[in-house]
Amino acid sequence: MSKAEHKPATRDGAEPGRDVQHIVTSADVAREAGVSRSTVSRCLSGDRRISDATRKRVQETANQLGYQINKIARSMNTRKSDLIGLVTSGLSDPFRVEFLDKLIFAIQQSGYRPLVIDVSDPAQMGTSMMHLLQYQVAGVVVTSGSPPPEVGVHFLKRNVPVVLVNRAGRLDGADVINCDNVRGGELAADLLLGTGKTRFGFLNVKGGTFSGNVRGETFVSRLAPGLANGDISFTPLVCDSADYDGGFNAAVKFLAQPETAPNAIFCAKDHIALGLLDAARFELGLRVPEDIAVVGFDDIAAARQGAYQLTTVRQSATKLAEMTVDRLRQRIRGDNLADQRLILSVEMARRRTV
Amino acid sequence: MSKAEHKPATRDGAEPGRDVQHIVTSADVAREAGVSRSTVSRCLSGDRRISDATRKRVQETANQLGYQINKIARSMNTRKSDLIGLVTSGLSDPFRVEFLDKLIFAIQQSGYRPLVIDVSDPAQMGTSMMHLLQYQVAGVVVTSGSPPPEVGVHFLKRNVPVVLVNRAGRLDGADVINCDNVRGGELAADLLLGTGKTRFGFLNVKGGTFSGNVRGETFVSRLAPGLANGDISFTPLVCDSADYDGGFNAAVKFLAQPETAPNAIFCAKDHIALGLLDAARFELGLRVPEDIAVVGFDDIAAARQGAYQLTTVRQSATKLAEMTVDRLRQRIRGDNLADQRLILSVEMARRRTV
DNA sequence: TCGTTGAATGCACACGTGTGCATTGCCTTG
DNA sequence: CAAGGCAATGCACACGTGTGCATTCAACGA
Repeated sequence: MSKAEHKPATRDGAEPGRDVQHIVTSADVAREAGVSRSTVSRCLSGDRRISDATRKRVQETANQLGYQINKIARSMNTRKSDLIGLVTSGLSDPFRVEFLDKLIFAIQQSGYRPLVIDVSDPAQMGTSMMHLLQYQVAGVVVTSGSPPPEVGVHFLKRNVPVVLVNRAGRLDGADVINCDNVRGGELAADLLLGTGKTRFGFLNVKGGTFSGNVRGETFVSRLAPGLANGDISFTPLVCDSADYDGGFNAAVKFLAQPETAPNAIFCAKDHIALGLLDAARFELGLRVPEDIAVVGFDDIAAARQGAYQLTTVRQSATKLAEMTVDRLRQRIRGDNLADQRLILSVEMARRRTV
Repeated sequence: MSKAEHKPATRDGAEPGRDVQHIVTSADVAREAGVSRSTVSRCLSGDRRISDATRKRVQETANQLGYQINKIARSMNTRKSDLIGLVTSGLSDPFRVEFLDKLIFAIQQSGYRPLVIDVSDPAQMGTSMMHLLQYQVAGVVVTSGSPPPEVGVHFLKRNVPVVLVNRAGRLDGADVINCDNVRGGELAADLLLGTGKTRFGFLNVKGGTFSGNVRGETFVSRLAPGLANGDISFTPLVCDSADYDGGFNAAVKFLAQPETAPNAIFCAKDHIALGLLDAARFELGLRVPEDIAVVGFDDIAAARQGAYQLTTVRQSATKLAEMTVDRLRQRIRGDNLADQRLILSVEMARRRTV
């Protein structure tokens, strides 16, 4: 029926029906400015061959008519949109939110727009990513989950770059950006070893995540000498969910007998550490760091708050976002880049829980 | 040059070049299934007029070829995309993040996709919203800032519904959804009046926000009887930013002399209240709620955490998101709706800070 | 004066899809 | 048996833009 409305509207170059609402197109601008539609297109895309006089006139006409380019139509022609797909899974993880915040900002600064895909069911990851191709996205950032390796082929074929951030990198042709989990595990171990505490633990979500596992393994291997001596002990600790509640509930259990429970604990991420801290302090009445020392990972905003003052391994969400967008832009530009893996350095943020 | 590549490629109905990467279109499916392109289109859109046999054959062929519909091309034709614009301003405000989380989920459940527009500079709000029209969005949700009223006209003209959430509603033709700020202010006042404390305060960001102002004004008017008696006093309190640091820094100042400072404080939002609590406890050594009672607004996740246990007015981010998407779908469907304002009820979440 | 050159602009096609209308073929009914 | 109706499908146009190529026109040198 929209067709029916527009049938009576005259064709290219004639007067549009004033009665029905009409969306201003480049053809309207062209007619008003007395040039061809091609010229309008070239003016707005900054083509050098257009004379200054014409350019100015077209620009003014466009502004006057309130012309807004139809990016859908542009994408139709160029077969590329200025959308960048963001694959995420909810906004409950604080560090991911901080990262997405900076990422969205950086994407927009670069003239692109973020198109969010929320993947709650890991099994749907593949099909969800394929959906992004329907929008002719210019690139994709995966901030959660692990895409099935075979989808990479389709993005390669379509020449759409994919960047995995803090993920296990198993995607054909995709770039992988990680923070230095190895160094982070070492820093945590070294700091906790210096406390004189002897019962070590690493708290991670059941089953583990890629990043968490690396952090934990490095942590343990750094403890190896002390373990060999028998000076210290180590206990792997597990929680049901990788968030505050997970850390809280797990801590209530494994800290039940404080005299034998681990008292130097490294958490796979800050969010878990916050739960652990609250459980230790308010549920079990333990003092931090006297009774128990805690180190987190990420340095989320809450870690800096007075109630927590969490000592943690910092990775910069801002830098991570900038690296991501830089890499994406290079790939879109078609740069030939040898390396496919980038590492973001980390540092220890010392506060009051050690 | 992409054109040059495709020039030699044969036209509709012929064999596509196998050498160069080729994106599967509905024409490919049509040829392979031995039907016309129209039939393919109708099959995939579930047109009843297609026979079951043909439908099945086309479906299978499409799957086999890995056909993905080109939504850009579809939007080009229908003049509507399945994108819904989300106008926000960063992801630093916890409640807005919780709301966006639920909103993104609900949008996706309804078959739409969220396109995020981050507006850091309020002056750019208008132009940023106009940019959304370039993508033929099906609807818009404003979760931050106040769009200039005149942009509403363009969305009305294009028949694109706009929903303002917890905003001052001054946009032509837009729906407005608010939580019950009035009731919230009353609940806070009543609860604090019951504590026996006498020095009341309302802490809000400098200049105020729409929601915050309503909450504060209702709060004060509820205190009126006591104020008239001289039984109690009231002090308006101001912070520089509407976040944790703002609350913290402000509290350090106005709580400097605890014996005369307000001791029954209502905060415009939880995030500010958290800063206030940490300042009171760790900077000034005050006990909560013995020395000072605090009520927040929103009931963000952190308010429930052991370290805070903040008593606060709860608004449900989930319900807010559902109301938003429901309203959006109704407008897109073209329902005639009398009311343009919706109110979400609130309730008091009692914890340990009162 | 005429051919040449280069700048500026117009023409026409392509991108992939949805859909009104025409067409085909089969079945029902008088 | 003929006519009409209905189900199923194809034809062709439209959506708004970018861009290769052709065209126009003025300037300039021989």
